[in-house]
Amino acid sequence: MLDLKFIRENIDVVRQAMSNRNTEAPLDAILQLDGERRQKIIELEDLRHSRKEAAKERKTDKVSAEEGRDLRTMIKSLEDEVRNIDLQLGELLLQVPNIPHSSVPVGKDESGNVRLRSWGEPKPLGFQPKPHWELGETLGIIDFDRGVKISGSRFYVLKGLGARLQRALIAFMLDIHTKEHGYTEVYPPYMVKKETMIGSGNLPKFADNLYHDAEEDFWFVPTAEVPITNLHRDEIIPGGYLPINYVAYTACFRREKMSAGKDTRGLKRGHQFDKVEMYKLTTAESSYEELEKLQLNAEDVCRHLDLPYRVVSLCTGDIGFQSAKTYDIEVWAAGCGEWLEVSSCSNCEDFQGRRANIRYRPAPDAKPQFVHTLNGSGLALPRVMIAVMENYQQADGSIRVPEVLQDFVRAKVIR
RNA sequence: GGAGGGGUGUCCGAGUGGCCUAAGGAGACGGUCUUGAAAACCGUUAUCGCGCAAGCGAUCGCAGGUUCGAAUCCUGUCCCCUCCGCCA
Repeated sequence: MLDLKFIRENIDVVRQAMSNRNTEAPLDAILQLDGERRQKIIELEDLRHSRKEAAKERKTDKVSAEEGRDLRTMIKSLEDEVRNIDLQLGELLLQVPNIPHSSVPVGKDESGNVRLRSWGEPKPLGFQPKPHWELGETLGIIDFDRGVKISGSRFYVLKGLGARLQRALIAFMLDIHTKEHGYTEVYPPYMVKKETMIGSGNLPKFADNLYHDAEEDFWFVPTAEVPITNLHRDEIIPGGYLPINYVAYTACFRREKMSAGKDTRGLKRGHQFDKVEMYKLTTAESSYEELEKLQLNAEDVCRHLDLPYRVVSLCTGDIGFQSAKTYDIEVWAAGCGEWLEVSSCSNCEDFQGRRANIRYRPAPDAKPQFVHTLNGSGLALPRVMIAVMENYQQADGSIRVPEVLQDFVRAKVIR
């Protein structure tokens, strides 16, 4: 959420940002409601002041109860109006995306994204590589049919060394981020209250993509970013505690309504998938420095797994709603011949912090400021599974286990 | 699931309709005293909105309601605690 005051005072900047994002936002309606709101608040406070005075004088009988009652009626109707405006304003404000950072390339869609660097080379395997769904079924480590039997399309079952390989990847990622990159491991709930989804900005706008238990009003997290953002909701973090670095492994649940019929084959896009997520709360001054670190932390996982990848800076038309700047990591998957997005590292600046009301005190007596928040996958499991299986496959259909995982998997080859 | 108790400021804690402008204590910070420290004493110690400011207003878990007036009464809701039951 943007600062209403910022919109009011920098309307041209905001308009330009929306145009760069190739999107529209109800800015005129916001400005108008904002004006009305401030007018009414002044009136309202005036009336409340009168009520206070009247209540005091009531004891000495200088004011009749009827006068008080009139005041009350007026205050109530004004309060209703202001509440009504607040509600509308809040809803409109939620439709305004973050302002892209000045370093973000301007472009209207993904074709405007800019490749920054790449690491490793897609190596020819010397035989016709198979896609992971073939490898997985032949090796008996992925069971698509039974996944569909028990849960329907976009579900699968990992078995034997397939399940173990995923668990090894999770453990490996958590270890590297906690031991080498300085993150604190968090195990959050996978189901959260409505307020939590609102705090992270997923509700009300993105309800379409979420699973919901209507009876208990629990919402299933689409990413660990949701519970972690809310960890410090409504808190003021004392000076000196930032940056805070969290890493969490969770399952993620997404309805994928927007991608109906797309990527239905294999592990690429399921309703339930695992992810290791990194998250940072920082000061305003250091968030871009931290974004670079976060990005390198994600890349480090790919390097350890020896997966060729490229880094893309998303353009203004392609960055997410809450993000001011985003880097994607795409790894090469030899079997399906695709670059797969395995990580997305974003700086949301104070957009989420304002929404979730997370502040910090820059100095002991200073005014609280909104924290800057950053999130990045480190990494998304199914797509790493795809890349590992397809890039490490051998001519006979077996799969070598990446060196860093061999101890955990307790095998050098899956056959 | 049943029965009961409770949410007050950084923390503890008083407060059952009007000087609550929220007592008192702790901690923290500043000052006095001291060679220095401790003790003692004095002071400061929330957040938000509107405003250049003075100031005005809001907030006692949250949301409604009653009243001339609500931390205080009523309703709903969230959370916490105790006991019983059930349970991986």
